[in-house]
Amino acid sequence: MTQIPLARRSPIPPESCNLASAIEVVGDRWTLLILRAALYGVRRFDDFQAELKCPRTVLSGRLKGLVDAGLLVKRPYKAPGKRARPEYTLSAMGLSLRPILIGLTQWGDAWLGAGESPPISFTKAGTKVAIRAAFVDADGREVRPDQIRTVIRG
Amino acid sequence: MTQIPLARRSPIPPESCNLASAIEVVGDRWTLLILRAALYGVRRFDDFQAELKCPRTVLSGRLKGLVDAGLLVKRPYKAPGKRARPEYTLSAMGLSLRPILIGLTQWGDAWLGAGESPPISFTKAGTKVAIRAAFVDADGREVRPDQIRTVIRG
DNA sequence: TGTATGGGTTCGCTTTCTAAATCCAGACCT
DNA sequence: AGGTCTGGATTTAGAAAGCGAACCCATACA
Repeated sequence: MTQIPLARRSPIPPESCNLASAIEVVGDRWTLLILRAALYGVRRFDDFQAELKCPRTVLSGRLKGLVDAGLLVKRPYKAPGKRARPEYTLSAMGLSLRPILIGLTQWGDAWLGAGESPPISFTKAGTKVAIRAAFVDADGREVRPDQIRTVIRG
Repeated sequence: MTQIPLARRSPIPPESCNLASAIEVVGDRWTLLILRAALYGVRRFDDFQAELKCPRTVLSGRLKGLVDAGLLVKRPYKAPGKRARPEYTLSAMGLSLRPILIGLTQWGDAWLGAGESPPISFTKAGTKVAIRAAFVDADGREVRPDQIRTVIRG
């Protein structure tokens, strides 16, 4: 466990950092829980509400925000014999958050999981081999955490 | 871009999901910004405050929460000629969030970056090869997103 | 005509956030 | 000893967001 050297400030101020921008977009409890549900296939207002048990005002606000940010797409769906209603599906932008949420799931399994075996795990298609979040180089080979170097002004 | 099949509910309810637990711990704007700064080496109350420009009440509350949750360790440091003061450093638990925050940084670079080259990039030590967050199997070989399978109940 | 259903909005109340001021302990100076 | 500086907070009061419950609205169906 390498100690991080002391710094008075981050190398990039939060205002001009894309991590900080990303946090503005998804760094919110309800927003993250909505994305979690969406990644599992939930699409409809009442299903989100039943799952999250959050106030409907909050839900409609967050859904609107996620649509505005481009993570969700709102479009009508029509079940036969029912009137058309909106559904919210993940855009490519939203789908590309999946590795991050899987990484966070595994972090939770490791540190918050009370020693039990995780209720959800992830494997490579066609195998039973568990996978994990890590860093890779251009060739797709793992780079260990202590090998990571930060480069400013890329 | 594979469509996610419609679901009325997540396979695991949020109450018993470690992702939801993780979101409870770190799913907050200020908390994430504190962790970002901590990963860059910021340790002291006033340095966090100068960087985040958040109310000191919020900062002290969040730091306390992160210490309670085990992500930060509070211990005294002493600069010569100064009184001892607390500093907040990342525990192993906190450090292990680094891949996730780097992943989120790169997500922000890709989707929020306004087309500019990212201000921060990451390389493998001793090389100029850029690295990225990804999934690997047990042997450290990359698994592409479309190869990921979800397995319920451990 | 009425009832059910999904997708919201409106309404009050409570909690949390925010900014500014204040507090506090120890080091240093004279 | 008294005064000042400095880092690490807490207090206070107003603004914003969260919350639960109730209500609204359009359309299918009986």
